[in-house]
This record gives sequence, structure tokens and C-alpha cells, in this order.
Amino acid sequence: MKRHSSNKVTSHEVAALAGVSRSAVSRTFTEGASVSAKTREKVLNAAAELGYRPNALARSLIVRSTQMVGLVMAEWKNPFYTRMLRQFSERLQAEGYQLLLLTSNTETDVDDAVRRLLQYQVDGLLVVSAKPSEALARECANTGTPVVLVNRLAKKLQASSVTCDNAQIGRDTVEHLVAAGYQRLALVRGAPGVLTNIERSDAIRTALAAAPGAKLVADVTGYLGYDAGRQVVAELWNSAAPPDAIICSSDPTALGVLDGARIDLGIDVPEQLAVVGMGDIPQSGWGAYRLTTVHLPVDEMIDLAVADLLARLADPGLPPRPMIAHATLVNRDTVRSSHS
Amino acid sequence: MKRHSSNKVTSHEVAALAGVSRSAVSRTFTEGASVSAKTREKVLNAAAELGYRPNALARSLIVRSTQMVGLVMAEWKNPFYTRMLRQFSERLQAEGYQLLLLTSNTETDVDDAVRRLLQYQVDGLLVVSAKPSEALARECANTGTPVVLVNRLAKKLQASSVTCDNAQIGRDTVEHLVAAGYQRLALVRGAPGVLTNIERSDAIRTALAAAPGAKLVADVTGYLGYDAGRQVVAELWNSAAPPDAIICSSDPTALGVLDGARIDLGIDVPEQLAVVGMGDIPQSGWGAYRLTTVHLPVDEMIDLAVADLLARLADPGLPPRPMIAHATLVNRDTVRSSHS
DNA sequence: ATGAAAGCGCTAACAA
DNA sequence: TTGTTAGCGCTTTCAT
Repeated sequence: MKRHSSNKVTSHEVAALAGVSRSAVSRTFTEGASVSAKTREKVLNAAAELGYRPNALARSLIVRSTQMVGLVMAEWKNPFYTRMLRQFSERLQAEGYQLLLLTSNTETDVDDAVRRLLQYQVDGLLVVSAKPSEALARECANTGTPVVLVNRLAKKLQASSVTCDNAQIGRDTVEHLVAAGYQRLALVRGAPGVLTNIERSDAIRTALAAAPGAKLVADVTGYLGYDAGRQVVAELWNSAAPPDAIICSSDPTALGVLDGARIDLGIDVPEQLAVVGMGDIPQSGWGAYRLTTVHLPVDEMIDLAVADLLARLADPGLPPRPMIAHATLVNRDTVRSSHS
Repeated sequence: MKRHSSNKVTSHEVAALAGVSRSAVSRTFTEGASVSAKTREKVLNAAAELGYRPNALARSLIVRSTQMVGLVMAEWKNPFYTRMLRQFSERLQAEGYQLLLLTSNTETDVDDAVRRLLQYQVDGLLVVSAKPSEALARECANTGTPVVLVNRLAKKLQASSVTCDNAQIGRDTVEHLVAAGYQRLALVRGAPGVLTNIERSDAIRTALAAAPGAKLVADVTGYLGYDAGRQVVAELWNSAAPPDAIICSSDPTALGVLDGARIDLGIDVPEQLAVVGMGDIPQSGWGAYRLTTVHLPVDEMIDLAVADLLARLADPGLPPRPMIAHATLVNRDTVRSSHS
């Protein structure tokens, strides 16, 4: 027999209807508080009748915990990040947390996003593909808000970070390519400043230096996504020093390069040209592509990030730490397997 | 000269340091309140020194507005929804709102998600690809929380909804296929109960009834995504009544069907078999696929949803309304264009 | 323009 | 176990 209540119902009204105190109401809605079965029953009935739900904000104010985790997302282009978002949401939800989501388009306003999130008293902070300023990171540390950076290294930043071993990836890729007989490598990257890419390309350079006969014939930045990839391959192919292998900083880019090479340029991949991507998004495994790419250990990264965040949420004394996940090269059909 | 403050700073401490009252502090941080330039200055300095940021939760409690919009996301498989999420986040953020995100895996726990969001006093609610129970929708209405359903019709539900004209899409598709000479259509859908698909398939049936010679040879449900599509095409092709056109309820499914047909079965698409998708995700336009598909007007839907939500947030008296966006068939290479 | 006082809805000590 | 009291951090009348 539900009485229609208009507007918000407070514990006060429930208490009145149930003939108990507001504390009693509070207690029935608090896990493991001491209430007699009888009062509990009365309260529950009254609450149901009025359609009462405790105000989580008011509660948060006093228990000093909002059960909200802030998430700053700076990268949307890559499907890979979407997957992260979903997983984070599900995993944290399972632990009783909600995600307060903020998007940051330019690297610069990450700070704004973090600040806003902090004002909402989030219990913790996940920052994907960006990093807050040192000042702000310190502010988080001061307020005791654990932050974990995903896909960015936290150099001296009072924050945990989960990345993958980019240098290792770079070495593996070059080694594989050279062993298969490719000699003139080209790098296609997105934004010039991205650390993970820089690390990787440095490693590639180093590995290349140790490989006799092989060299880097191009290293272009500013190309990210399918369209960019499809366009850049023509430029590279028709240049003075055409590559016989192209390493891309993301799968969509690599897929664009692949289509550009095969469809627009009539190049035989992998015989005339090798293409390797980064990420291993589902589409890369699809029949029309079968892209050889670096599998980013998304799940492992998420596991690490969530575990660390949860641990530091539970015990604020825990120190932040850097974590690295391991990427592996997955061999498909865009790199030939043996020297021909 | 920033003094390092450990832990949370309140307006009280700022007031003390600035030698003013807490009201003065509040006013300097409230848009358009009357404060003298002098006090304002003092407060700002003190705030900077202590690293003070107003507590948004405490503020929300009193101004009865959290500037948070709840978003429950019930569908992640399709890249199309990711795009929505991003856009919603950016648009609402631009208007000063944050997104509180909740994921709902089974249609049933949408109610739970909504309830949780309501407890957090969200100002409004966006529900993507799911709908809350009637009881809960009424609860939202009672608390004055505007709800907009995206991709679900709000039948008698005190909520706005934005959908696209599925019946029209169904008719257009059939008409196009039949005009091109295809006669034996098959439908491949995801979860059996999804209303948009039901509407569309009903329309397809009706349109087919009016087309002499053409008929529906199969209507299978439970197939969603690339892998499912790639698998189902073989079953369909080898059945007693093989289709000469397959309509899928999502692009990834259609892409799987396409690869299955061409790669696994050696079928000539579009000569022997037509494939049409739904959604028009970026991959569908990629060179290796060039899928003929229905372009879902995502941007238009988002515009409508955001505009309606914002309007009702500003004026709670506004009634909810149903909105429909218009989808169009985009012709690419998986349906032949003329009767051959 | 400013401060004092009263509360937003809730929980946590403390008594009883 | 229960109710009373105090107060989380903030905004907002209401006087001044």
C-alpha cells in the first residue's frame, strides 16, 4: 500500500511515521549497526511506504567517504581505452564504488578535471593517458586521495602508475622484423610528446643500431587513426627512401596503413611491406586484416590499477608504486615469418 | 608562499586566516554574491595559501543541486555507444555537469543502478539502451529528476526518449534490397527482446509482404558481434533455404558475416549475397569492408537528448517528450545497386 | 557589505 | 538497544 510521496523524503519523516528516532532509521540502513528486529521492521515498513532512500551525499559528508572514484579520460580515439572505461566501471561498481567521469581534451586541462573531482570529494582517482601537474598531485597526496595513472609514468609524482614496458616492446619488434629480413623501418606516431611512444622509438633506435644493415628511414609524428594511416602510407611509399616495414603507434593507424598499402597502392603485404600495430584491438584480428601487432595487456593493466587503488583506498598509509604490465607481439599476417 | 596544508581545509580556517566570517568566504566563491573587492582579495589570498577548495558535496546539500547527471550504460559491445558516452560527457561538462557513471549488464539491474544514482542526488538521468521499471520512473518523477531514455521508447513512462524510426528503416532497407533484385532475406539479431529490433523486423515483414516474389527465409536471434556474425553466415548459407541477403542488427555482426562469407565461404558479395548492417561505425567505411549499412544519427540523438535534459533541468515543469531521429541507408559496396 | 544564527540530511558519541 | 545531542562543511536569511 504505497502512499505517493511527492518530493524528497528524509529520515525525519520516516522516523515520525515509524514512531522511532532518526538514529534508529540511520541504524537500520547502516550495515552491522545494532537495531532490534522489531524497530528495524517498523522502519523498513515506514521507509517503503514513503519511498525513502538515504541521501548518499549527506552520509558522505559525515563518514568522510563518498564511494566515488574520479576518472579522467584523456584519450577516446582508441577503442582500447573504451574497454578500460567499461572494465573500470564494472570492477569498481562490484566493490561498491561509482565512477565520476570527466573528459579532458587537451593535456592542459587535466588539472581542472582533477580539481573538480577533488571538490566532489572522490575517494580515489584514476587518470587515463594523462597526468596532473606536480602541484596537483601533491594536493591529492595531502588530502589523502590515492591516484593511479594509467598509461603514464608517475615520475616523482606521489601516485601509482601502470604502464607497459615500452622499451622491451620496441626491442622485440625490431628484432622480429630484422630476423624476417626487413631492413628499412619507418615509425608512424601520434602526438609528438607522448612519452610511451618516445620510449618505444628510442628503444627502436637503439635496437636498430645493433642490427647490421637495418636502419630507420622515417619517423613521422602527428598521424593517429585510420584515415591518417591510410594517407601517410602513400607519402612514405613515394618518398626518396621508401620503407619496407612500418611500425605504427596504434592499431587503427596500422589498419589504415594496411588498407592504404593494399587497396590504394597495390602493395603486397607482407612481402613488399610489413605493417605492425600497437594495441591489438578486436578489429586487428578480423579476417580482412589479421594485423601483426603488439598486444597491450589491457586486462592486466586494469587488474593492477584496480587492485592498487582498492588497496590504497582501504589503507591510506600504503605508498604509491609504479607497476608495469607485459606486452607481447602477436604474430599474424602482416609480417612475413622468415627471411625470404 | 604556499604553506603546506595537510588534510582537508574548510571555509572556517580560511575565514580565520583572512580575518573574516565564513559567510564572506562562501560569498567570494559564489558567482554574483556581494563582496567588497577588499574582502574578496583577502579571502582569495588565504584560500590560495591554504589550498582551499569548496566542498561540492556540502554545497550540494544546501543548494539542492549536485551538478551531477547519472548515466546508466547497458550496452558496451557496440562502438557506437562509446561515442555517445564520450559526447555526453563532453557536452554536459561544458554546461558544468559531471557524469556519474553506472554500468548495467543485465536488463534487470537497471533499477538498482537508477536507485543508486538517485541516492547520490543526481540532477538528471540518462539511460542508454535500457529502461527502468515503471515504479522507478515514477520515483524519479516524484523527486523531480528528469530522465531521458536513449534508444528505448518510454511508453507511458514519465520520461523523455530519443529513438530513431525503426519501422522506416526496415521499410527502406527492404525496398532497396528488393529493387536490387534480392529475394530471399535473412535477419540476424541480438537479444530476442530488444524493442528496436522487433519494430524493425516487423516493418521488414510488412514490407516484404507487399513485395511479390520476395520473402523472409530466416530470422535468427542471439547473434551479436563479429564472431557471432562470422559463425552464423555459414549456418545460414548451408541451410535448406539459403538467403541471398542478410540484414544484421549491428555493424560488427555484419562485418563478421561479411568476412565469413568472403573468406570462409568464398561467396561473392554483393553478387551472390548482400549484407547490410546497422549503425555505421567507422570500421564499416574502411576500405576492406565498405559495408552498406544504416547510418544511426548518433549526433542528432545526442543533441536531442542533451537539449531535452538541459531544458528540463533548467525548468522542472517541462513535460517529458518522445523524440525521434532520422536514420538513413548509406550505400556502399555490399549490396549491388541495380538488378542484374 | 558583513556577521550571527539557523539549518541542509545525515551519523556518531554519549547517556540512559 | 535506544534517544539525545552535536556537528560534517556549506549557504542563506536576517539584522546590522
